[in-house]
Amino acid sequence: MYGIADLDNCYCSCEKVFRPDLEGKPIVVLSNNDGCVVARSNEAKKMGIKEGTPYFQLAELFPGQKIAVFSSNYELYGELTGRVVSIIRQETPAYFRYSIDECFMYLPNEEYRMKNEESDGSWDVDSDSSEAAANSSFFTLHSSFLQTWGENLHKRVKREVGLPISIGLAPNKTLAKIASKLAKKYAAYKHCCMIDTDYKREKALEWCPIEDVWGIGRRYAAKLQSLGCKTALDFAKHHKDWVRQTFNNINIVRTWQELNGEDAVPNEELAKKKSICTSRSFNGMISDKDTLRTHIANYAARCAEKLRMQQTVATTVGVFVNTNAFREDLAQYWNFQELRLVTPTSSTIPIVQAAHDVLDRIFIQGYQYKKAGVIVMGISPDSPIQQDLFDLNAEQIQKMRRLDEVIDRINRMHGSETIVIGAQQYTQKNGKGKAEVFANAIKHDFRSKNPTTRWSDIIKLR
DNA sequence: TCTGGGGTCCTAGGACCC
DNA sequence: TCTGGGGTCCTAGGACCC
Repeated sequence: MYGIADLDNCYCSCEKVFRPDLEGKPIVVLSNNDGCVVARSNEAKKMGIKEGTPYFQLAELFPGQKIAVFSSNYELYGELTGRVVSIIRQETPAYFRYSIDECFMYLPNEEYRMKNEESDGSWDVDSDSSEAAANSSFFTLHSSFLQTWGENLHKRVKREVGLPISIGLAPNKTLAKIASKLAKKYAAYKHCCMIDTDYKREKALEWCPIEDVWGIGRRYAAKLQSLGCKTALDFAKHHKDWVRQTFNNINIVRTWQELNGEDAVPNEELAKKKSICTSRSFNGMISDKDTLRTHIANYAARCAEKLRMQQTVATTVGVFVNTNAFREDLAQYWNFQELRLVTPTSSTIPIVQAAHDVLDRIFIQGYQYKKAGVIVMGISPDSPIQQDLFDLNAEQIQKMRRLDEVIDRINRMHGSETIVIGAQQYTQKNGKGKAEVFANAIKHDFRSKNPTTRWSDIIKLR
């Protein structure tokens, strides 16, 4: 049996933890640069605010309506969701954090009884259930026990962290996702919905619109609808060969298999990232190369930090730059190039240097740049011996590693970019100090405080 | 004035090799 | 008319996820 725990309206719920006065009110959270709406509370959804709405249109579209607006505050969301994961770790034998707001759980050996029950829809209790519950190990779990377990997990997370989660339980991940949607939608499930019989599976699929199935995106949904599949059940009823021939794609065949009860989508919990990207759109535009170099250095440094966090090294560093595609009146340019490193590394200094070399190749004076980013690729596990005889000697490598460790530790404690690589991560040439360069880069006018991670933001009670 | 930031995987087709 | 066959690697493009 698989489970998924999904945070309801994650970013909005995090903002509410320290703002209980906003309970029951419409809330939206904006993307970086306060660009567009990326998260909505239930009340904001009911008002008709769509995901992706540009912030500047909100006032026009919803005149005179009170909406609480927040800039995204990933420091806060990361910390609070981390607390949820640490509870899940205590409650399940195995789990896999799938995204900031979703966590898959493995509940081994729960047998999926494909009972072809008739329409009584009994969310059944078998005769041996109390015994199984008494044994109480996850290896003898029974579904009635699992239902209670899920409801209790919701309660515990709500009580200890203050965030609402919905739980879906099913024989595979695709069905678990559908179950969690049901749990979210209908209060009668008490935040935990389980699909453990064929009857319940069909009922759930009949309820689920095809475009809401995990793995069916906009394109596939449009195609399926045009072929007469309105619900997940319509699709599941087709023959496997039809799916193969219509789409010629293994992923959608796997989705079809899962809708029919098989466990077909591979688990990837052990996978480390194969590429890592750090990119940003700017607040305004940048035409000056020194300023762009500053940002590229920061993104490269951030990529190096992410590599070290997962104990990997990269062989290739890529950089892209973009002008603003929305400004049809301005000259457009975009380019991406990459550079292979002599020695795979996760050290900040060589990665920043490589990124700057690439920038030198692709930067053209005269354009107004809106977005830029650094991607590191060719990622492999970090092992003690990575040296190339023609590159750096062992002593230099050791020194750089110690330097990286110190930088990571300080930036973790005091916020990233506390320590940066001087002349490269920011520059004096343009007359701007570090703080100014960063402050101008990204807009976040409605950022909440960080009472869980910063002493200066701690809440005072009077 | 103002439009996010990450990721993964699959397939087709071309280059190249023997 | 007609041009070997098989394998690997790489890239571009197109899907998908949150």
